Amino acid sequence: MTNDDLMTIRQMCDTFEVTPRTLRFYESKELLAPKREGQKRLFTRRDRARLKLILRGKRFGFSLEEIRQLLDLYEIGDDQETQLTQARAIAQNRLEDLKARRVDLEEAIADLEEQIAWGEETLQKLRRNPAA
Amino acid sequence: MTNDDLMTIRQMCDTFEVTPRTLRFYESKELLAPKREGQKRLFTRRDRARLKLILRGKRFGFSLEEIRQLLDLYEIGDDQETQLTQARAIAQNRLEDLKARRVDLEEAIADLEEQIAWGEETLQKLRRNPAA
DNA sequence: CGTTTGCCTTACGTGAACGTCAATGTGACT
DNA sequence: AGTCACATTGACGTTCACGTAAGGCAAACG
Repeated sequence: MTNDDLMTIRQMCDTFEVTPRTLRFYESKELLAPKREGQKRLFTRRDRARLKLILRGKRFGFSLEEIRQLLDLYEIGDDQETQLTQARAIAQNRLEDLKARRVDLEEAIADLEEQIAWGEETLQKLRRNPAA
Repeated sequence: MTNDDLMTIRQMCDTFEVTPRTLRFYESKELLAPKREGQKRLFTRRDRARLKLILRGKRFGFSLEEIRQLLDLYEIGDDQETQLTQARAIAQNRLEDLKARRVDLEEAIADLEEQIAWGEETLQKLRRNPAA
C-alpha cells in the first residue's frame, strides 16, 4: 500500500534540481505525463524514471525530441513484432552513437591529461629557474 | 616551403562539414582568428586545430563560451606562473567533468544494451509462438 | 567588357529550451 | 473570513547558435 510514490511539483524540483517551468514544459512536449489531483500535478515513479533519462539525455546533448523517441524505447509493453523491430533499429543507432562518443571522450580525456602534464612540467621548470 | 597550410572558407567548410556562416560566427565570438588576404579569410593550421576542438566540444554539449575558455588552455605559450596555475585549475575541473561524463556514458550504454537484449529476447519468443 | 562566381558585411529571422510576469485558484492556518 | 503559500494557465521575453536574405567588391571567364 505504498501509494506514496506520488510527488508534488516542488518535491520533484528539489529532487532533480529543475524548475516547475521545466517540468510543465516537458509535460507539454509529452515527455512526462503526471496524474492530476484536481488541478495539481502528481508525478509518479514512472515520471521520475523518465525525468532521470531526460536529464541524462540532455547531458549528452540530445534534443528533447530525440529524447522523447529514446524514452519510447523504454516503454514498449506492446507485443507487436513490427514495433519491436523498429525499436531495435533505433536503439542500435543510439548505441553506435554512444559508443562513438565514448571513443571521442577517451580522446578528449587523453588530450586534456597530456595538456595538464605539460603544464605541470612547465611549472616545475619555472620554480627551479625563477625569472626567465 | 609548404606555406599552403592556408585554406579558404570553402575548403574549410568542405573539410569540416560546416557552413561559412558558422565559421564567421565562430570568428565573431573569437574562437577562430583567420588571416586576411584583402577581405578574404584564410584559415591557418592553428584555426583547423581549434575548429576540431570546437566541434568536439559541441558534441559534448559545451557552450561556445565554455569551449572558448577550454581553447585557451591549449594556447598558453605564456610563461607566467599565475596563468599556468589558473589554467591547471580550469583544466582539472574540465577533466573531472569529462570523467564524470564517462561514467555516465558507460551507464547509458549498459542500460541501452540491456534494453536491446530484452527486445531481442521478446522477439525470439514472439517468433517461436506467433499470435499471442 | 559584361556577367557569373565567390566572398564580404550588415541585419533581421528562427527553433529550441526554458525564464518571467500576470491573473486566477485553492488548500491550510489563525 | 482573511491572508499566506504555493500551483496553474496563458502569454510574452530571452539566450544560444546559427539561417537567410540584401547589397556590395573583386577576380575570372566567355
